[in-house]
Amino acid sequence: MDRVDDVLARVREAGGRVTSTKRAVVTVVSSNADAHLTAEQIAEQVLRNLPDSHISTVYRILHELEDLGIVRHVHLGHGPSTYHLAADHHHHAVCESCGVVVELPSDLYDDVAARISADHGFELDVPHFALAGRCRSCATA
Amino acid sequence: MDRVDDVLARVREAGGRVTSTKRAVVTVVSSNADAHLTAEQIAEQVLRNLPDSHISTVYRILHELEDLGIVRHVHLGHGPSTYHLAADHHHHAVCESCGVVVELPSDLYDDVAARISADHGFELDVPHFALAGRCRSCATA
DNA sequence: ATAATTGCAAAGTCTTTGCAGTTTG
DNA sequence: CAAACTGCAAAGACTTTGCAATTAT
Repeated sequence: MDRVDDVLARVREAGGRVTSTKRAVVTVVSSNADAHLTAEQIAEQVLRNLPDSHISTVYRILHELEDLGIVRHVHLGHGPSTYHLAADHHHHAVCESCGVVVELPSDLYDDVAARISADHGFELDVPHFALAGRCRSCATA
Repeated sequence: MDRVDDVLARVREAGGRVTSTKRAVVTVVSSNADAHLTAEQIAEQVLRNLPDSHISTVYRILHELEDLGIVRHVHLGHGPSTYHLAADHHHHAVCESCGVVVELPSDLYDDVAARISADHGFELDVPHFALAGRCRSCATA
């Protein structure tokens, strides 16, 4: 029923095993659907309940979930990657001044993608990197 | 007259000093206008003539030139940054399969930028990260 | 002179990996 | 039981930094 259980079922289907850390990672990512959590932030939350887990395990689980198409990672800037559910389509713009993340509609690149496809035969992926600029308050300040 | 000399003049204007490594870095970047050189590749070329230079110096010079608006760095993917003259406007798409870099017109994002500005008051910078996808040959293969 | 710059080695950040022991199915 | 998974410590990739010595102006 739960999104978490659905995900864990998919993990098992793929031959993976369900461990407590894996369950915790899935739970954290699922309950922060709109957040842009880094591996470190995810690990921090996981370790609150499972103090013997390790961030390297979190990285491995995140990769597994990404291979299964459940999770995606996005680069908001020069720092660490951030992770979110793949089902959650949206694009991002990050203010270089204050760091705020603006969520953008998922059709944002449709015209650009069509143009690149027509002109170059290049088929664009869902962008993997955020746009950068200045948010309203910082732009006028 | 030379673009290299123009750049070095600007460096001096800004209070910087012209050293042999700096001249070499500027020369390498200027003579590879369309390439997407990493710091390591730039250092490699510099070291051919100045074997006692060091890549950390190249990084420092690249930063200085970037602060002066002469050079920009772009991330083509998950690897190292690539550097090119700022005067050389263009955007990039990288094939995730074969790695080829497609250069895209500099007005590519104009509509997207206008839309984000109108809807969110967010003023987009020149993108700093390449788009990713599949080039014509890899998309059809 | 004197402030900028350098080479070097060390540290920093984020992520991956080898391995020996543990756990899941 | 066998394969998957784990914690840990170490390594890896890329970049930055502290410092004492050197160099440009």
